[in-house]
Amino acid sequence: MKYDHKQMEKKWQDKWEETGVFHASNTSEKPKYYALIEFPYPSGQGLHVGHPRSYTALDIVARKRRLQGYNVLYPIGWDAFGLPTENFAIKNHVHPAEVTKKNIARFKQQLQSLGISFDWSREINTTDPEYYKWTQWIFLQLFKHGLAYKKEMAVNWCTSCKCVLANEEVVNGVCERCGHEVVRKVKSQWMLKITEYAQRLIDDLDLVDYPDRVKAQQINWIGRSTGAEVDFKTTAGDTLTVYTTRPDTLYGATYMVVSPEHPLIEKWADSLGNLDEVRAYQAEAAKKSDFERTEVAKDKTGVRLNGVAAVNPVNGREIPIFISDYVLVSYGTGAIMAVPAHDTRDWEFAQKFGLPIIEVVKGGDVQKEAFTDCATGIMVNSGILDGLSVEEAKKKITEYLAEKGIGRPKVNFKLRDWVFSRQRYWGEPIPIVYCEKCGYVALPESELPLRLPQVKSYEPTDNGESPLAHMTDWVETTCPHCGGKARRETDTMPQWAGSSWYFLRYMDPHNGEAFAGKEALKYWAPVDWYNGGMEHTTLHLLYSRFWYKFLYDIGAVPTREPYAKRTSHGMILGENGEKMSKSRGNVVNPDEIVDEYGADTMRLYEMFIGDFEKAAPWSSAGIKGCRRFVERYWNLQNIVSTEKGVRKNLETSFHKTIKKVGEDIENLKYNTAIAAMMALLNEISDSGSVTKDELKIFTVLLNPFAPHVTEEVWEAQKLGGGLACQQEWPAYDEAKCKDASVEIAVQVNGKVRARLNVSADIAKEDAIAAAKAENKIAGEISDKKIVKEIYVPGKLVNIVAK
RNA sequence: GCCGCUGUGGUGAAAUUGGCAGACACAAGGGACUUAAAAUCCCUCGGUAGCAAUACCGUGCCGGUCCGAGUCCGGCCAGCGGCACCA
Repeated sequence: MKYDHKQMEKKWQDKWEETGVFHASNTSEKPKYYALIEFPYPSGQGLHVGHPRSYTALDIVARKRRLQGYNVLYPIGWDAFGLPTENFAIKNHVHPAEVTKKNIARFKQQLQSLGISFDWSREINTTDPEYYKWTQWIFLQLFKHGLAYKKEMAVNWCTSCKCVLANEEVVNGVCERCGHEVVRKVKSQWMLKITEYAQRLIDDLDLVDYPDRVKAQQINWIGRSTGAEVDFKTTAGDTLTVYTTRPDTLYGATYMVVSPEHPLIEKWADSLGNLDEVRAYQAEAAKKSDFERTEVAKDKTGVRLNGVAAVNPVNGREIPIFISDYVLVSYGTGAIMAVPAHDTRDWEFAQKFGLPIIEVVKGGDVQKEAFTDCATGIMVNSGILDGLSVEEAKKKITEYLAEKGIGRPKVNFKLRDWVFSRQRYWGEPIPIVYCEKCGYVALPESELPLRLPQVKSYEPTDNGESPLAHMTDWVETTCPHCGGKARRETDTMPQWAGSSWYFLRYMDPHNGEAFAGKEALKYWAPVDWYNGGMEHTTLHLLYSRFWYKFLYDIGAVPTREPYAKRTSHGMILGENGEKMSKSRGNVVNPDEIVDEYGADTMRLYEMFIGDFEKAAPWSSAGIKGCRRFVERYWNLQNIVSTEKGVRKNLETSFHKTIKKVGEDIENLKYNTAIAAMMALLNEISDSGSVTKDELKIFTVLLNPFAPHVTEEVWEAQKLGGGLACQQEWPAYDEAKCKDASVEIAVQVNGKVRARLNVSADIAKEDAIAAAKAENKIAGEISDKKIVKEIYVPGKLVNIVAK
């Protein structure tokens, strides 16, 4: 019998689908288990070898859970709205829906050829009106609860996509997707109030099992800081409020800075002696993109506002006010008190403009550089704060300001509200109309889904309007509230909308009454294990936690967090160690690998390639080792003996391997799980034969990793009833995981000098005695005095001698 | 600058609480089988010296703790990822 992957893999894939063994049940006595991978964007390039790394890993978990008696939900779908499809459609004059359909068909065929145990009966597609009906429904709930609002504001505009981007989508000043320049543009946009959930998005990380690096990155992104707001009176007779994390340094404030966009500047305009200069600076700042602003970050610029000054509330000193673009309008109050002695940026600015630097925390040389250490300094030149530590001073001044009514404790976040409008065609229409009389009005839920109309051109427009704006028939409608003339919103939702709740739809994918039934939600939520890419940490993962928390608040979902456990896979790199890409010419096509080596080999190799959480380069040589392993397993069939049970000399190895493989799967250590199975297989092969019972255990153990070949062997060798994937995960006996005798190392002064075979439960005294009896050891210690003797059970003896 | 991570053979990598560094593979070299090649099987495979037994060195660098450090502590260096004028 020769191993022929082509014939057998297709056969079992068909069989699984036919029998529906991987279909989850919503009414089961078994405990539930919900395993989830990030559903793919069906791109025109087809599946990438990176996709199966994640899918196989959780497939192994899903298959193991089924063997352990769980009712497993392991679903799949398509995150199909988005720009690449739309751009392809424009270029080739086809409808995006057609492109999507074709791409999905290809992806589906590719995924099925890998033997992933997805429940295809629950397949979903975010561009299906029956799906996006509920995306729109959730948006309406957000709107009704005041969490979706329209706002005129400066937004990130991608010059190539001709579309607005969320802050999370701008990377180093360029568009995350296309790499083109992002500029500021003032537009009226739909926004989602994710900031309202900032604190809970941090706090509730305590409830979930995520890698620390994921938690850290989210916390970092949300950027919580604590400090105080302080009111400064101005000579113009109004109040300038600033935010600071260092209220303790208030006595050291020698000037103020407001951002070029600060509203008070308009109020002061008439009294400014150098208004022209100020106007010129504002215009300059407005022209710059964020990227340009940060590019010249080192060199501080600014203009003093002549004719207005602020008064330091604690010492009554009059101090000048500047405008500078190093102060951002979008953070805090858009204004700061500058303490050059204790803030690096203020120090640089003060140097450049020749402003006084007053030391208020002792510990550094503030004429040389800003002293920013909060841990060691002692307050000086600070009136009521003198002699206190920074921490004590913070507390005291905050209380003082509150008493006088000129300041208050304040928490700020870097997180901005989510810019939710996109001026493109291929997205969910926003179900809102604008009525002159009633303002923005929600579409009645009965009118959902609001379908995307057929348009002649999907071309994005240069004036920043969505292609939908040209669809006069569609745009002009009546107000659901007053019945008068109204216009539909023509922007669409971002790509992240559909993926923010898709895992809920899997629980009850065909429900026509709700996004998912209450019973289904109660049974399946939360997702037990969610694996995905690090690149989604501050995008999809954060967005979907936000939506889920909102749904929890309105009683629509039963738990506080959507994902109980999150893990992240490393990237598969090209053979040359670089990121795989068409332009680098190092892309590996999974179809070719499956064709040449088979899905089982491909799966094993992707799991064996290295640490699951780290990036790993593809190796076309390395995959051969996994193919050999599959063949060596296959060839066990040639040496099946009539003996019963597990042979005595292999018993320990079997128990150890069962234990190790089981534990390694739970800990994402697929590489060592496979190594352990390889070692056991080598041991069996070396013995010259295999018993049916041994083959049976090995087959079930290997089944989650290599599902096709194990089914074939299960059937051919008649190892039992049913399919291999329906058996019971093998059990091990802790007591039988230990070898009867072990080789221990004998050290003298920490250096290995001999090895010794001893019984595993040998007593300390006996082990040491045996060690000393060794010729080599005896010679070495004969003329020395023994200081200490150490015995580590099963490991080593160390004799310390002088 | 801040946060997080990583550094081990020719290569991918292993190594419970500190306890025999390099498991499992790949590549390479040698051998068997073959008319030959492929495939398969067997042997060698961190470095230096040696015919060998063996000895010494070896987990980015320097130092420390300890009977014993890849692992713990302190200080560096290099690389990766995220954030970045966030007051």
